[in-house]
Amino acid sequence: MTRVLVVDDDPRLQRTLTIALRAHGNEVVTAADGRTAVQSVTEDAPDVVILDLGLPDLDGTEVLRRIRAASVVPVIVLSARHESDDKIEALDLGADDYVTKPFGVEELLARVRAAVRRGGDLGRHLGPVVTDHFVLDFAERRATVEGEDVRLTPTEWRVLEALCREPGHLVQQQDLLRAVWGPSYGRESNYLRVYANQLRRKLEPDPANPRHLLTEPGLGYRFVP
Amino acid sequence: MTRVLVVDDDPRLQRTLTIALRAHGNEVVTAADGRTAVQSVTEDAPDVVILDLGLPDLDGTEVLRRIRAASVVPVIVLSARHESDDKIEALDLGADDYVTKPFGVEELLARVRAAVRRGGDLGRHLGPVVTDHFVLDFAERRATVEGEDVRLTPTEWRVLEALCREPGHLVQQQDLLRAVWGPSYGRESNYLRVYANQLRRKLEPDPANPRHLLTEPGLGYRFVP
DNA sequence: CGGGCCCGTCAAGAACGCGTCAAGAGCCGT
DNA sequence: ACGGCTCTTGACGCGTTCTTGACGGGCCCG
Repeated sequence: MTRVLVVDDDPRLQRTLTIALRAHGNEVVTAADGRTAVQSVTEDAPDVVILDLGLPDLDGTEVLRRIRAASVVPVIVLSARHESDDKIEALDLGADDYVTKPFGVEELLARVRAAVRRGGDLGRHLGPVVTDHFVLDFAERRATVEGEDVRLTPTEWRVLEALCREPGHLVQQQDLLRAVWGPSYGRESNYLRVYANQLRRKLEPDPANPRHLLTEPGLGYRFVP
Repeated sequence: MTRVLVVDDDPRLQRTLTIALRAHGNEVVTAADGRTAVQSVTEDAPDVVILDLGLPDLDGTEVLRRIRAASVVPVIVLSARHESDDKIEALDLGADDYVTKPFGVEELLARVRAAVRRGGDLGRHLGPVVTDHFVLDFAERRATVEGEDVRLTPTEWRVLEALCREPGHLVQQQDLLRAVWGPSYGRESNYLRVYANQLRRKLEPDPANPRHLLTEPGLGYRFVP
């Protein structure tokens, strides 16, 4: 089941697209303005985004820029204009495809399929992460420490997932915050400290001397298997 | 061999579809009115239903509703009208696809294939599920707890079935809702909570401390034998 | 030695999700 | 038409999780 985010301020078009997409076995979430759209990208993790330029609150290219700042999800841009200027600009900003209105629904569906196929596995779950001390199975949401099942909260899972996507690499505080709490959380609050603490208590053999969930002072955190 | 139920009161169209479907290696059963159709869904367990709205005995949407009450089988709706109102209503009621007359037979065949593919093995019956405390026989619709027969309602069976298809695995709320209530139920309501509760009362040795039907907060449910 | 800065730790209130109950509607067979 | 059974829906309490503020300690720098 592929999840499609439809961003359009025209309720009729939104509805039409939603129905057509659902009829072809997709899951659909919608947004009517740019800010909601960006938020949905991070929170709902769609497999593909259909983005109408010309939203009420933000310039279309700005929305695209923000989506790209938050995710690499494929974006198909809709636009009323025929001029290729927009098209070029949109594609430069990272749109994956471009459809001008009016368009046939079938055409759009075909492009959605194509985009999803190309988009590959970024929305997909991580494989299990194994260390000498614990095992994390993201698909099943199962954590095992020394053979014992350990219960992790949803937010703890999201933090871990963001870290484990780049095993051994530094993840900056800002990126981590955005990945877990959404794009508007650029500024540090206690979040990371609290959850790093929590996770170390649950997973590390000696929480005071972490061996897997490491702090890079002033920068961010790093997960090493 | 996929089994297709064709519901149409026009004998000519019925005949045309039957021939076309058989020619492509399908098994075909037919119904000419709504009541027969609903009965056939439960008795013949088709892999997909082609349903013409505008039947003599029942309103089209009513037929669809009843089919949905009995099964999650994919339904492709046929309609003479072009107005999208009907279309929207049908899809909201859980139709999986919608074809307006006139249509090409090839197109319909393609949609049948697509629906079956999406539907996957949902129509197939599960083998019996046995735990130390109860036995579930899905084929016979018979549940036994400590040797005593227990009555489960149709919806309870469907919830159990969706869970038992992936024993030991997490089934997300959204997937569960869709599997039981149809494709248009993406959003959480009380459904799952109510039925999880009901099932635990009927099946679990200690409903307050479930051992088989487990909650994964914020995510979904998991059945462990 | 003193002062920031940043991180880890803790605790309390708010917000959320789940289990539970019960009332009402719809469908069925009698 | 009536009564029973399901399904649907809202309300409520409770436990868990999230959020937020406060405090202390280590480290670097002046």
